Amino acid sequence: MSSISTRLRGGEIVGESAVSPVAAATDPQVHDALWTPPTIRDVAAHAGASLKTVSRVVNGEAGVSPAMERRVRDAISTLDYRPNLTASNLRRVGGRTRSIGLVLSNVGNPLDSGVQRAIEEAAHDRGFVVIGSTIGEDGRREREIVDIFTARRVDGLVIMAAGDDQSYLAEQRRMRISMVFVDRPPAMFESDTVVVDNEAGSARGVAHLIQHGHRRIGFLGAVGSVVTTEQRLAGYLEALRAADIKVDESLITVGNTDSETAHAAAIQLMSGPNPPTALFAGQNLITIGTVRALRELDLHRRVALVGFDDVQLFDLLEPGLTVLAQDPWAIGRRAAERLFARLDGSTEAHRTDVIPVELIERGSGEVPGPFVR
Amino acid sequence: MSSISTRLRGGEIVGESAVSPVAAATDPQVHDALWTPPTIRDVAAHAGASLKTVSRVVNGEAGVSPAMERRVRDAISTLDYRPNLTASNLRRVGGRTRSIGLVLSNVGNPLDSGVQRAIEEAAHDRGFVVIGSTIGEDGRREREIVDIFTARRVDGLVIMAAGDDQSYLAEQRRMRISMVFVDRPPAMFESDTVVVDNEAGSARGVAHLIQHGHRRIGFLGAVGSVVTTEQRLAGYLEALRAADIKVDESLITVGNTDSETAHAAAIQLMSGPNPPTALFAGQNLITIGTVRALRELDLHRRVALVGFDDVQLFDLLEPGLTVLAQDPWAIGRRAAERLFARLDGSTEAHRTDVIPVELIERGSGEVPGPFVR
DNA sequence: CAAGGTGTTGACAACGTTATCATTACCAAC
DNA sequence: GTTGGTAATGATAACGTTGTCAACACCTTG
Repeated sequence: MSSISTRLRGGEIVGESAVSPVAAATDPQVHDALWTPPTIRDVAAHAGASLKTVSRVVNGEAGVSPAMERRVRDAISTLDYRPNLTASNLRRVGGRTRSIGLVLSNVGNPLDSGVQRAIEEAAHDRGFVVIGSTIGEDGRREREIVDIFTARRVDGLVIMAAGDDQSYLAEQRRMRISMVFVDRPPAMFESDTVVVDNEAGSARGVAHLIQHGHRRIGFLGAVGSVVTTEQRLAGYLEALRAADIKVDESLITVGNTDSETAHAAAIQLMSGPNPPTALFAGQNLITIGTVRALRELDLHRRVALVGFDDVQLFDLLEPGLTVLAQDPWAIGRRAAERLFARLDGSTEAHRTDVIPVELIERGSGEVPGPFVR
Repeated sequence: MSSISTRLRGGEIVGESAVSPVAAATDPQVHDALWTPPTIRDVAAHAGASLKTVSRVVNGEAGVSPAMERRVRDAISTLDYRPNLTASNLRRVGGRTRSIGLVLSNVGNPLDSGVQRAIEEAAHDRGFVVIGSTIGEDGRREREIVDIFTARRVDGLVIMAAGDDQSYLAEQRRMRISMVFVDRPPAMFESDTVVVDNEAGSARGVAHLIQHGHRRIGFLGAVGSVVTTEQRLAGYLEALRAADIKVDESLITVGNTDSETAHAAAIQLMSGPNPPTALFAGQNLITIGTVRALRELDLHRRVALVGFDDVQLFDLLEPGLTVLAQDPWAIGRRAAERLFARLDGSTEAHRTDVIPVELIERGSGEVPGPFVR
């Protein structure tokens, strides 16, 4: 390996210093231990108006005289009144909370955080709030989180499903909770879904390797239970079939949960008697593990590599990584669009939106193979 | 530049295919347009118990006979009853919502998403929910989001501050909303804070460069209004002073908002009449832009570089990047700890926790300079 | 058998807001 | 001066839950 990697200082967390006096000393208001925020009732009393009139002003409803409106607004600002959304949501028609639940696999993954940002932005524009949670690849946790969000009466759900059966969501449907699936379609259940074209994308990437003279191509897949893994494997097989290449099962690994597992799998793959001349990695973490392995074996300039998913810095590696890039932002935006359409009452048929992936050539996928024309 | 970068297909989003019939056809329940979720009242009626008794069972309170409890639980499961947390929060003492608001600069940044995961996990363990939002470096947006979260009556706030004055939070304090600042301390306001040792860390990194024979060291800082930028600059200056090196203002750039700006700044810095032999980059995006620039100028093996923040793949670049690594997970965990201590009623003095940064040597920071011993 | 527990259960008000509908004031039209 | 219409305002009942407190049944104890 070419890079030095020494850790100089232990990772222990130290250094904790008291810095300021307690709040009470700083903020004179804090001493009144009984203080509670003003309610709409206080505002009404202060403005000499009725509850309803204040409510009208707060919600911008018509039918309040300018004079009265001014009095109410004055009272609101002198009292620092803030409407309590918890209470108003309870009363409002249908118990709408103007919140949506976001169930992601792992916010640390750029795909997930891209989706999150897009959803958050759309939500913000509509006065919605996003409550989020990361579930890993744990189906039980998925249900648990959805249950929690349901108890909080979210209006909508955006779900990157982990489990292999989403039929439990029938109940949420009954409760009129709208939902959209992202990245992976639901199983045993129908719903709006936004995915990328995994199969065609992979096929494209593998065909690219074939075109550059490779016939022995290894496949490194992520967790097998996830649909995207299956689809990407299907794309791989399809490309081989299209080129009349016999499938060699020994070149296929699935079930790599993280970059370490992928690293080990890649090393093993390359250490066989008749190793592949090119590799296809089915997900960003897998790609990273594979790159590490090829580096260690000093094969990174001789074995071709195409990966699914783009990641910051892939272009700065040497050689640059050829990838099938998804657009997380586009996925998230589209999901938000669908979700809000449903929230606005759309009753169209369920729809699956397919966001295209893009092949970006940067060098690693163009390393020539033995059958180069 | 050594990497090929061709974009093969346009980024247009296509491929939208209707796939399934409308919900009504799939789910027989959907037709009853008046359906509403069962309430505690329905459960009570079904079980022949009072509201209060059901409430007791749901909340695990004592004083319900086993027989009655079974009847209630049966009713709950046959009716698929789910307590409405919106309503129960309203009634509960102090109007606690068991939710915390998370105000981040940018979830796309690994630092932020690490913090988010740590907070989410701690919150989940306590039965809390996290509502999040990204605010960039916009102080107005910070206030807006905090206002929204306040209206929703979050119990606590975790804030990565963007503005230069957090005194407005006095009101949230009055409302007994607990808060913790992460990454950057608040201004004009005192509160619990979790930061890293920016100044000492930077000084350490710059000293490292000096130790390797450099005396002309460029500084590339992020947005100037953010405290961390100042502190990291201070650390840079301190290290120079300690080594008796005169400060050359022309080597200092601050106000780089993203990697593109940093890229331009680095190019300019290196194109002067007497360019630096080493660079210090004050944040991960800045580091990335700087690496790009050095690559273009083919100086990446001759000019030393140390960056603040570690990022996935920095170790796989050539040379590997020497960085000052923060531990986002540790920051988030500590912040959660402090926040929940406050929520549990702690009235200790405000505290600033300093999480150490770690210098990781990987090659780029060890490129020898002209004054190497 | 009265007194005093203890363990269960329920009636009712409240949380802070909005929906519904009634009331009032005012003005124009006849 | 009555009628009718409109605009402004308010009284009251919800929303679905939990807190308070009272009531009841059943023991135990003397």
